[in-house]
Amino acid sequence: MKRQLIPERNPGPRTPQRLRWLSHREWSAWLQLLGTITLLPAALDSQLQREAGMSHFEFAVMVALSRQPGRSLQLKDLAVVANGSLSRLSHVISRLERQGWVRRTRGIKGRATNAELTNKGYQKVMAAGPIHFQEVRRLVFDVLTPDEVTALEHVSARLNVGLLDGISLGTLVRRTRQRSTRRSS
Amino acid sequence: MKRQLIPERNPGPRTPQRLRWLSHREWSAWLQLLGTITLLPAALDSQLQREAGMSHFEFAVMVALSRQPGRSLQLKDLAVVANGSLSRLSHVISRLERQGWVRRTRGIKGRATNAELTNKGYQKVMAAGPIHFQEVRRLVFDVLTPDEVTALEHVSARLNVGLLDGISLGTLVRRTRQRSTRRSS
DNA sequence: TTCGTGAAGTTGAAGCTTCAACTTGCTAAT
DNA sequence: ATTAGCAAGTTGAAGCTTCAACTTCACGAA
Repeated sequence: MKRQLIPERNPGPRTPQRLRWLSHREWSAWLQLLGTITLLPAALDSQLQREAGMSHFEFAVMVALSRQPGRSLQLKDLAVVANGSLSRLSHVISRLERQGWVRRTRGIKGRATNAELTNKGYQKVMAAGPIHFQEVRRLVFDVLTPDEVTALEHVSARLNVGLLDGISLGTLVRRTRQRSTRRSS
Repeated sequence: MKRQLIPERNPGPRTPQRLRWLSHREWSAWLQLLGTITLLPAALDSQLQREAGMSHFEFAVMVALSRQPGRSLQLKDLAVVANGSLSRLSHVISRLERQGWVRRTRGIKGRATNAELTNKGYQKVMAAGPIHFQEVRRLVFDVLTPDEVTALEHVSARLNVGLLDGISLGTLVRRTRQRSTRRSS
């Protein structure tokens, strides 16, 4: 996780020695991937916001809870399942509590808090689910052949390994980095 | 391009008549994809923020400009290239202007405004590029075989078609929907 | 010409996420 | 038993995005 080697190289089209931009093939793949990871979340969010009045992250959190025995899960674990930071989750749970969809309960172990889906929340997810997943199908599964779905799952899974270990439990759950300077030039 | 054969399987409780959740296969693919579209953007953003003091979107905008003849492009078009709404872009350009990385110039046609990358901005992108793309390689291209990269590009491209036409130029550039109610229960 | 309409941008407010600091409650050494 | 250190959460501030309203400008019809 160290990266101090920031070569003194310049712009131009010429490729530096050690660090380069992307090759032609990589670049075009990158553009497509970028499109997907930008547009898809936006589409999901906006659809859920319109149809169900909640963000996709909120929805994901509630779905995760709904599938849990007791419809409840400790925040720490919920954060991992939902791919979000603990802080983000805490804020979101507060909002969901305000809506009466989720309730916080004290866990037995240590400082543990768990979130529990209320009945109202359960009904909400169950109502939103089909509508949302119809959209998911329209945007993703209807567009791909079964083979492509398989390929997608495979590739995503591989990417996730790296994404999770380079970051997970370090960034997802605890994110104390050196200060990001936000300076110009 | 049709796929209505969605196995009669249901996760949750009873499944309604017409609208369903996802099948088993779809569900697992969906979880993976969700992981990727959530974690990857987060990783990119946080890396660029730390190393270069800018968001990934800002970076993408500047890269897009840097590849344009005259290093300038009309906002409307820039929005499409960067996969963002015009409003978002406008705000971002303002920030970039504040940093002295971009300059707004009046276009000839109509109400057109274009963004032009300054020298300072150009240097900034050129310095950040290699660092950033090294990370991209680490997270994406090093993890995949050439075949997987090809598959990824292919699948992303297909998804993007639907994402763009269901939304593009309607949502990206102009986003006037019916009011989102944000109501509970 | 004048009016109407639509495309391109801008803007302020509201909402969500990130960041960093702070609180609590374990638990393992001393 | 004390205490240092860590894991789990919470919180307020700052930053970014979305939303909707508003401003301009161009163009075509009356």
